Amino acid sequence: MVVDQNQPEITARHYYLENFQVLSDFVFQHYEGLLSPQETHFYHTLAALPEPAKLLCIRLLMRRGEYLRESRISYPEIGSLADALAHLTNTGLIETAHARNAADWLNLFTKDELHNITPMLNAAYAGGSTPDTLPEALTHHVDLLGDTPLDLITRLDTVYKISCKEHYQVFLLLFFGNLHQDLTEFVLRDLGIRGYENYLTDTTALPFQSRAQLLAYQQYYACESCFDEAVEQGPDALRSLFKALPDNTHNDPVLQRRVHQLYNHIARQLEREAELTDAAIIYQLSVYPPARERLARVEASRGNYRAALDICHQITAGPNNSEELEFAGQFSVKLCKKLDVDFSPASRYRPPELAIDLPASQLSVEYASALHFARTGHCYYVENSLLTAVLGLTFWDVIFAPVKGVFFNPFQRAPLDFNDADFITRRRALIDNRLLEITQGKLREILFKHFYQKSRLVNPLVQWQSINYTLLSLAVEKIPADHWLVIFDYMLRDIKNHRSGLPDLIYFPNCGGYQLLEVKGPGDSLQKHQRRWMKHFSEHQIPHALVNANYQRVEHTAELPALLAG
DNA sequence: GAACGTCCTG
DNA sequence: TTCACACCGTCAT
DNA sequence: GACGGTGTGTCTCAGGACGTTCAA
Ligand SMILES: [Mn+2]
Ligand SMILES: [Mn+2]
Repeated sequence: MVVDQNQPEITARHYYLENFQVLSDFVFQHYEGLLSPQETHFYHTLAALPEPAKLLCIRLLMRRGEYLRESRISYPEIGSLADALAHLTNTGLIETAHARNAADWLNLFTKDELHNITPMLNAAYAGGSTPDTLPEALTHHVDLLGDTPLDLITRLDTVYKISCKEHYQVFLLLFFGNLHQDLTEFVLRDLGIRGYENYLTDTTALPFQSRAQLLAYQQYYACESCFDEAVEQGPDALRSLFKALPDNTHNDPVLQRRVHQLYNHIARQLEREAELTDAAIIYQLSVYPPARERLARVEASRGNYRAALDICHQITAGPNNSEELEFAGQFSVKLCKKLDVDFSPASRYRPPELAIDLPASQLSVEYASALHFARTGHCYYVENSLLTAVLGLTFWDVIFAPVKGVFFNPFQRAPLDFNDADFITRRRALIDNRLLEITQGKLREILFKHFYQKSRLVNPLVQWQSINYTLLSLAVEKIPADHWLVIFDYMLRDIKNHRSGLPDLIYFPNCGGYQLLEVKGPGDSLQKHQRRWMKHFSEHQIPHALVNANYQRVEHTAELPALLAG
């Protein structure tokens, strides 16, 4: 008997029903107190449906739009579609779409269909008719036979509104803690496509504590989806978007980060619109970087050098990250010049440099440089992927340690507090223990234990496709333990900000040792965080250099005809 | 009619 | 659709 | 060289069915 290994594993017949029930039962069991009467009713109504109707409802909920055409619904496992649809409409879980919302569902019809129905509808639809005038155009204009455009469309197909979708969204938000994951997570897991670490989930400390908090999340997501539109519409739209954001984040660090991040985006856009007063007001409300940096710049550009300098002093006294700290130092110098105050500028680190000449090719300058160094050893273009992966593998069990309240569903790529400043402090003992083990020479053992045991599982620091045994093995062989400690220490200080800016290449010369090389072609120079990494390297004798590559990239637009002609 | 994007599926 | 990085133009020095 | 805006490469689970757009 031949078994096709590529054939996805057959899941249960009604896999999506089982998945939905796991999700909705969890939410109902743990969050019943947070649900509105309508949401509770949705749960019970759906549960009480006969199986075919239940299956259909979940199918419809899994689809993208809030509106659907009946002709686009076809599920062999559901016997009578008409019966199932009747159940759903009778219970109010779905309803036929109304002309007044035509702007939301008219695009379910193809251009051809709309064009064929009536030229006047076509004119109304394509010719810039607003959502307000569209329903009127649909129902008031009449053709020679007395039919309105709506009549003609209705004859073409029935459109349903999945009215229980808003309640389903609440269930998704409560279960996943966000709105970008859904039931496909279950499927991908069961098909073996995406694997999550089997961490311990803690249902006694769930992220949502009150309905107000839940509503604030929804409010945030509604605003976030409006941002692009507000940018196009201008300052007034941005201001009302700001006002529409929740002002209470209910002691939820995740929600606060998201809201304040959006504050920053709104204020930044107001800066571009030269609305500096409002930008400053909003920046002042934000705790999240780079709010203080932007605020200092805004104050300075308005001539308030004193205020700007005060902000810089505040940053220096309590920086949120290395970027802020460096900014405050450099900007203080500029401000002090304006204010005629003495201030000693900090000299910036200059890494050792070496220059190489490369033959022109189609490769990127990084790959071309890697080839150059590969002549005298092994060289990999790794950027951030190698060192972050080694950190993620080495500290795998620390990252997924069962800290209270950080794991609440089986589909998390990281603990809830992974990007928080206190991620380290809450795991201090585990981290110190692991660092001690590294000093005892156990790095290779721990690294490869996790490399094999956790292969392909999701880890916020590990991109599996960019690492392999050979590379990891070379790295742990050539980079001494005390260097790893220095690298890990710096990354762990601020994982979110210190997981990038690492040099392009890692070079293992035939003569032994290793070197981290940042390649710069003509017209490029070190970014700030790249320089900070190199400064850290130099303070701890980690071999590094800036490679100035004299290189001309050849476009590979030489098409076949051109080649034949030439 | 190819190329591309979106949606749906397990 | 995300992120990190390179690249490019502009401005002040 | 500082700064801001923009482009690029790399990820997405993979594959099929559509609809839309655009170049020949
Ligand atoms: Mn790079
Ligand atoms: Mn580089």
